[in-house]
Amino acid sequence: MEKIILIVGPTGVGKTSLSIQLAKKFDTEIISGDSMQVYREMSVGTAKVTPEEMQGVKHHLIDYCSYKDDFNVMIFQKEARKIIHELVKQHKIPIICGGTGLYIKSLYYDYEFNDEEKDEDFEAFLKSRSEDECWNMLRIVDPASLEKIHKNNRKRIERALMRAHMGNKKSEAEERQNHQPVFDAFVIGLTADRDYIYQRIDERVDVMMNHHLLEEVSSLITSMDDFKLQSLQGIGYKEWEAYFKKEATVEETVALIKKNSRNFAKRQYTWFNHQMNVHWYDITQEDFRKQIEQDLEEWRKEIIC
RNA sequence: GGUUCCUUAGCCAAGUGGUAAGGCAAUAGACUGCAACUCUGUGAUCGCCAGUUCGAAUCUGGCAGGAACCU
Repeated sequence: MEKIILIVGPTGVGKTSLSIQLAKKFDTEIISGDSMQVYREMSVGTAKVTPEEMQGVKHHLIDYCSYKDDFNVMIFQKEARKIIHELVKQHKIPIICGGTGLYIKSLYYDYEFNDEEKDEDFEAFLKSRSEDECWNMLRIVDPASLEKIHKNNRKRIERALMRAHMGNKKSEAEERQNHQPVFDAFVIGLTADRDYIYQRIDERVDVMMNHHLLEEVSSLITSMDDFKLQSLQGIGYKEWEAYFKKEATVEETVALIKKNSRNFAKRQYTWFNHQMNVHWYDITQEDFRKQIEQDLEEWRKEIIC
């Protein structure tokens, strides 16, 4: 199996900085596992690495497309795996660093995506149906998928119906998978006390404001319809809609961004703690970086043997 | 000093006699093509004391804290 290093953890723990340190030490490159940093026009609110911070280390899947483009897990998985294979050929151990749980897992585990053509008619049809109608349809078409989707989760129910409609039922596809990793990965998780993380998140939002977050958002919005873009559903962006409608002040918006970021961090913990085997390191420990390097060295030796 | 009003979970807040809506926050969790998305679970005996009543957050009295007005 190909060897990769995964760096995960909640927003604002310092994944970026660690990834660059490790990339330099092991002479390799970094693949971003982040669903928002792919948009080239969005840098401040996504806390994207700056060219100076990169220190010459090559980064992939950052500034990949425009915020007006569609991006999704399938594209991510395909692109990221392609880059991994190339790096491994050069005898490098790719570092994947990011906080988007689904993206990381889809790359690490044997998730399979098929090429799909958008069926807008069927999409519109689903939108026109009531929640009960959708749920009942799915109960007939792919009842097994209901085990993992709650009745109120309209979005997931619509997707499952779409898959069934395209002849690629969710439950059957997952039945065919082994639910095992397809890479030999060392998963590094960065963590700290919840209070400390929350404090760092609040501070980071203040820094974003000083780095002209509001100006960045303004530059992206040409009409209020732009707030419907998937890219602008990101935290740090969607909250400004109320501000532009004059329904909220800057202070209220900033407070909301902080709150949403904290809630997001909590969800990231839930994901990484339960979806994959993570080696957690506390960033408030003096020598955590050294410890990680040591553990990685040992892990590398195991590989050679 | 006097008059009136207020006091329900961390916050906002319904509920005027039959054993406490809801929202936010917090917290736990789910997640296979929008995932920084979407969704799910979890909390109080109603400021304190006494009384009326079969039964009080809801009525009466006292105390405490707060608000407004008057002198």
